[in-house]
Order: sequence, then structure tokens, then C-alpha cells
Amino acid sequence: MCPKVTSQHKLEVRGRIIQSAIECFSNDGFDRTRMDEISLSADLSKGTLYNYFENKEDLFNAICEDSLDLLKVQLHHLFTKSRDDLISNAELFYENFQKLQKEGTAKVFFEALAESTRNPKLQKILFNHRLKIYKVVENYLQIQSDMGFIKADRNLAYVASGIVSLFDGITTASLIGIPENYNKKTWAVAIKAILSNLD
Amino acid sequence: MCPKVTSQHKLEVRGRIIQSAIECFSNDGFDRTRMDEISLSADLSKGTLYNYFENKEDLFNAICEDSLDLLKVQLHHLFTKSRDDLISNAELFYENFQKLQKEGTAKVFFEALAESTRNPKLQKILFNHRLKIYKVVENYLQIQSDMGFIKADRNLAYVASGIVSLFDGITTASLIGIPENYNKKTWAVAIKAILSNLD
Amino acid sequence: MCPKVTSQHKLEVRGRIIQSAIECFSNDGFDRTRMDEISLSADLSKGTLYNYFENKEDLFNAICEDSLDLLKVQLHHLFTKSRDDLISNAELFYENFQKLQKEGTAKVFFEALAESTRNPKLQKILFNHRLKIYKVVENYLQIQSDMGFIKADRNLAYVASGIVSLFDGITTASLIGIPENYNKKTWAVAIKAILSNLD
Amino acid sequence: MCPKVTSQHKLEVRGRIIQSAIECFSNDGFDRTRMDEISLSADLSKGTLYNYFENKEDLFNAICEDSLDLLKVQLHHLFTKSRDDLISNAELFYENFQKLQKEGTAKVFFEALAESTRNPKLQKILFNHRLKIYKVVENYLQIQSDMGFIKADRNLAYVASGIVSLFDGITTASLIGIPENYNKKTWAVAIKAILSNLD
DNA sequence: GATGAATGAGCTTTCATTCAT
DNA sequence: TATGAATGAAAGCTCATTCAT
Repeated sequence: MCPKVTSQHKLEVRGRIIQSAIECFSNDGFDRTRMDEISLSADLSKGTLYNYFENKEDLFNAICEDSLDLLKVQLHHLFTKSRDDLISNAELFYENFQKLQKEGTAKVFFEALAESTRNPKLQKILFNHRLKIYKVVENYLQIQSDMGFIKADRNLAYVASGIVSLFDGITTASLIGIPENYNKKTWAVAIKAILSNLD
Repeated sequence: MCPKVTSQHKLEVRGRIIQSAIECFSNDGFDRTRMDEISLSADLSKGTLYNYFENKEDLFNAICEDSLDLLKVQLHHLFTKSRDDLISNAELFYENFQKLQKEGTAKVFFEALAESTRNPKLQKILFNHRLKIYKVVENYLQIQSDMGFIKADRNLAYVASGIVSLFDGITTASLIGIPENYNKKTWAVAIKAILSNLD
Repeated sequence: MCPKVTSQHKLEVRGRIIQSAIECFSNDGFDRTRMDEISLSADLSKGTLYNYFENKEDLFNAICEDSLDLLKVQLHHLFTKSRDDLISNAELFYENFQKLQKEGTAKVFFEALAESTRNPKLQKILFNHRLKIYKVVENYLQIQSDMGFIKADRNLAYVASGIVSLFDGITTASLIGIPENYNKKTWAVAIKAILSNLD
Repeated sequence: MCPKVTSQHKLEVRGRIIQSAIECFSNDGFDRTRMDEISLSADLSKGTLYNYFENKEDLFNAICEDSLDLLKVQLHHLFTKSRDDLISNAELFYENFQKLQKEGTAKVFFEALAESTRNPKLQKILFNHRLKIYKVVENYLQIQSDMGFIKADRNLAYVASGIVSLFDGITTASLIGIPENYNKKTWAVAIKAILSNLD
């Protein structure tokens, strides 16, 4: 029999590698993650990894793109799904945010950040990703504004980037070990202040 | 001639190692920094490094402490020196902030952050450091409040942690390559909103 | 559709593999030639290679035989075709020689030579090949002698092996980068001296 | 005590590495020689090899230069020492030649030749080396001429390169397994013809 | 104390070969 | 028969650490 082109199979294997890689890179960072670990975790031989990705960096870039794409999708869902008043529900919003992060995407983001100072390609990926996130949040604010929850503001783009930065900063605090309750309150206080005060 | 060994001399050498290490770890991160590099940059032999620090991790912890201490001092100066109205001068404040960061302390902070997920001792250092920063900012806000620039607020501690987080997040944006003008405006908009809206 | 398997087809495929292999081994040598390269160049899958040849060494031996056979044929043509006076036309002869070599057979010869020190089977192939070349040249000299261009000589066999060795040595010089004009003159001077001086 | 600079020691170790490398590369060729082998044979750790040579290729280049230098010296001795009539003693000369080659320099030469097609730096080394050999032989012929053993010849340079090429070609034959007696006779016949027939 | 040559465990990567389809 | 994904042994190379001087 002539062999069929198992494009489906290759995609499945690639996905398995990516998943294992996300886990490993999240836990151990780029440098300390061993290709051995990844292949073991994906239940594949080390050689197979190199049939799918040119080298470690290539794999890392791929999982960054995938991981960031996932994050973007998650944020998009979160923002478009929740049509509630952000100001009143700030704390609930934070909790939902954090739940998403637990799935591993946040840690990869910080790994990518550290790595990006030595990897221009990665820096570009991160840059573009950030712009998309800004846009997602800005659209969300526009909706909140349309619904009358917040005032329209000529600075909506800056408000959006401010909110994203605030969230990144609090995630940093969270990573360091600042208690979640404290972080949640910090978020709520800042968000309420920012959104109540639009021009 | 063989060098004389005095306590003074030891301190001087230790300082030189720390300085070189800060530079190297800032540029290349923990894993990619070679002990060779550091010793070369400090104009010492590799063996001498090990007379002053037990191993690479020990050295990294030491420079983190030193580097963070420096950052704390810098922030303290910045906050106690500038008795202006933070709201009106938000952009100027951001610029001064950034100037401090350029001296290398910021990058070490993010390196330490990445490393801390694998290094409990380092995590504790970062945790305590963060609390100190929060306190510095809180005191500053109290002064601003005393001077009538901002309203007193029962949530001053949370406002302080929010400001620190906001700044960390914007520094992240800066590292990724978001233009400084954009970041500055983001900062100004958020800061004005937060501080104008205290209860 | 699955390809039909006919004896004709098998021979055609085998030929394609040999051709690709000659090219690859000529360019990169035994060790640095990848089975991937050969299969790609022959527009076949890697697995198919192993249906025709047991392993890399087996394939190399096969192409050596083929390549050397070709060289023998080329030399035979050259020697039997040119009925001119070798002494007078030594330089022209060298040029014709070189033209043949350009087709890739020479490089394979030196690859085989290097490889033969570790491959007894290959050494035997090369040994037998060399004897045949000696014979081809000896016959040629006999013809030249019959035609009165050179004296008959009781050492004709040694003269033949001398000429072959001289040519190999000059090919070595050519590989190293000694200019062709210099090599040609070297050849002409030596050939004239050798052939003018037969007993 | 302050440590002394053990330049002497480093030279001694470097020499040991070179010696082991010559042996290994002679026996197994460039590609098949393992760095492990060399270090083992030199009774050193693999890491130490890399303290003395940047990488495998660097080491190979170094041993080529060393090995070729040695060959040049050997040839120089041979040619300046033997003030006999080369024509009458051609066979003896060949034997002395071969004796030198047995010491390992010849095989490295052919290894280098094969490798040089992929290594421009090496090609240059071989090229320059060859020119030097030509010169050594040319000088020798001049002396033979001065002593009246051979005629002066306007083509002495070409005669020299012819002799070198002849010798290389016969060495090739020797590597392939052509019997030494046959090679010796080939040499004698060709040498006598060439040198008896100078203009 | 200061040195730097030596170490060797451990990493990334390669590639001839196999075999289920 | 043809395929090409999977394999895994083995290679080159790195670098934190040690220790005799």
C-alpha cells in the first residue's frame, strides 16, 4: 500500500511537543530546560524533537508564539464575555485573570521577557503581542464606555496600556510571593481610581 | 611582588567582583554569564572569585542584595528629594525614574525575578525588598498628602503598591521595546487618574 | 498510484542513486555526505536507498567501482583515440586528461584513496583498478612504440606505472591549487624526458 | 608563594597533544578521529584539549603545519645529506624516502589533502608547503648539477616539481597496495630517464 | 591569598538505520 | 516496493569548580 500523508499525525505530535515544552520552560526557564526533559515529557525520542524544530531556540520561539496566542485568546474571551461593570466587579475580574494565568501562559511570558534581551526575533514577537493585547483591552474599554459604565476618554489607548502594565506589575508581585489578597486589593483600588477618573 | 592581604584590600576586591558581576548578570542573565567573564572583567583570576564567594549562586545572591539595596537607596533619594506635586509633574518624575534604571539595577531585578522561581533564598530577598519599596512609596505619598498635593486616603498602602506595580509593568513594556514616549504618557495618565481619585 | 516494479525500473533507479552518490561523495567526501543528501538529490526517499544498498559503505563501494570503471573507459578512449606523437603533443594530452577529470571521477578517486585505509574491500577495488590503468597505458605505449614515436623499451611496464604516478602526483598538485599552467609544463617536461630516454 | 608562569609546561603539554593527534589523524582520518581518543592517547582530559585548541579543526590545522614542517625538515636533511649521484643511487634514495614517510608524516599529508577541499585555510597551508618542497628539491638538483652528476637545465624548476609529483603518485600507489619493489623500480626508471635527459 | 591549568559531568545536536504503514 | 517518522548511540564542546603551586 502506498503510504498516506499523515499531516494530521504530524500536527498532533507537534502539539504534544509544544505542550511539553510549555510546561518545561515554565518550570525551569529556557537555559535550564533540557531537551531530554522535553522529549521525555512528550514521550518521544530526542531525535524526533529535532525533526520538528531546528534547535532549542527555534522550539522556544514556537512555544512563545503559541503560548502568547493562547494568552491573547484567553484575554479576548475574558474581555468580551464579561459585560459587567468593571469598576464594581474589579476584584472578581482579577480572580478570573489569575485563573487564566495558572494555566502556564504567564510564566512563559516572563521567561520570554528575560530571553528576549538576547533574542531579537523573540523581542519582535513580544512587541507585536503586546500591541495586540493593548488593542484587546482598548476595545473592551470602548464597550464599557458604550454601555455607560465608564466615561468616554480621549486617552483610551493610554488607559488600556496602563491597565495592562498594572496587571503585569501585579503579576510580578504575585511571582515574588506578595499575598494574593493584597494584590487583589491593589488591583481593585487602582482600577477603580483609573476608570472613575476618565475625562 | 605578592599582594598584601588586608581587610581593606579584601573589601576592595569584593567590591570589584560585585561591580563586574552586576554588569555581567545584567547583560547576559544568570545562566549565560560565565565565571570567566566576571573574573576577566574584574581583572582577577577565576580562582580568586571562589575565595570570596562559594559558588555562582552565592555570588548572584550577593549582587542581588547589593543591587536591590542600591535601587532602594535611589528610590529613597528620588522620593524624598522631589517635593513637587507628583500629579502635575508625573512625566518629569517618570524620566527621573528611568534615569536611575539605566544604571543597570532594573535589568538585574528582572534577572533575579526569573531566577527566583528556582531559588527560594532569592525569592525571600526579592519579597523583602518589595515590601521596603512599598513602604518608601507609601511614606512619599503621605508626604504628598501632608503637603496637600493629594487627598489623604485610607488605602494609601494599596495606592503605593499599585504605583510600584504600574511602574514595573511599564518597565516591562519598555524592555519589550514599546517607545518611551508612549510609556511616559501611559504613566502620566494612570498616575493622574489614581492620585486624583483618592477617597 | 503505486509505481510498478520492473527490472528495467530497478536498474533505472539504481543508476539514479549511483549518479547522485558520485556527485555527493565527490563534493563532500565519504564521512560528510549524508544519506539524506543523496536521497534528496536522487529524488527518492531515504528508505528506498536501503532497498538498493545495504548501507552507506556498500553504496560507496558501488559508486567507487562504477566511477573507476568510467575512468578506465575514459582513459582507454583517450589512449586509443589519440594516435599522435605523445612527446610532441604532451601539453595537449594533459589538457585532454584534465577535461576528463573535471567530470568528477578524479575527486572520487582521492576520496576512495583516503577511505581505503579503513576499508579493505575498497583497497582491493582500488588495487585492481590501478593494475588495469597500468595495462591501458602500457598498451598505449606499445602502440606508440609500434608507430615509431618512441623507442621500444624492455621496461615499458615501469614506464607506464611511472606515467600514471606522475599524473596522480600532478593531480594532487592541481587539487592543492598549483596553477594549471605550471602543472602542464611540469607534465610536458617530465613526459618528454621519460619517453625520449627509453633504452 | 606567587605562582610562576609555566610556559615550559604548556609547551610540553601542547607537544603531547600534537603527537597524539598526529597518530590518531594518521590512523583514522579527520572525521573518524574522536577528540576522546586524542585526549586519552595524550593522557589528558578532553577539556584540556580545548584549553589548547579552539576546536577539532583548529587542532587539525595545527598538526598539519607541524607535520608538514617536519616533513620539510626531513626532506631537507635527505637532500642535503646525500651528495651521491642520484641517478646511480635512485633505488637507495627511494628507500630512504620511504623510511621517512613511515614515521607518520605521509599519511597526515593525504588526510590533509582530502580535508583541504573543504577547508580553505588548510588548502593555503598545503599550497605553501608544496612550494617549499619544490624549492628544496630544486636546490638539490642545482647541487647535483654543480657536482656534474646531471646536466644544467633551464627547466630545473619544472624538473623539481615533476620529481615531487612522481613521488606523490608513487606514494599513492604504495598506499593502495602496489608492492614496494614495483614502486621502487618505477621510481628508478622514471628518475633515470628524467635526469639523464636534461637539456 | 592568588593563581590558572586541569577536570569531567553534562549539555545540544547529528544522522545512519529501521520498520509500520 | 516505497515511504519518512522515529530512533538512540555517539559526537563535539562548555564551564563551574578544584587544587597544587
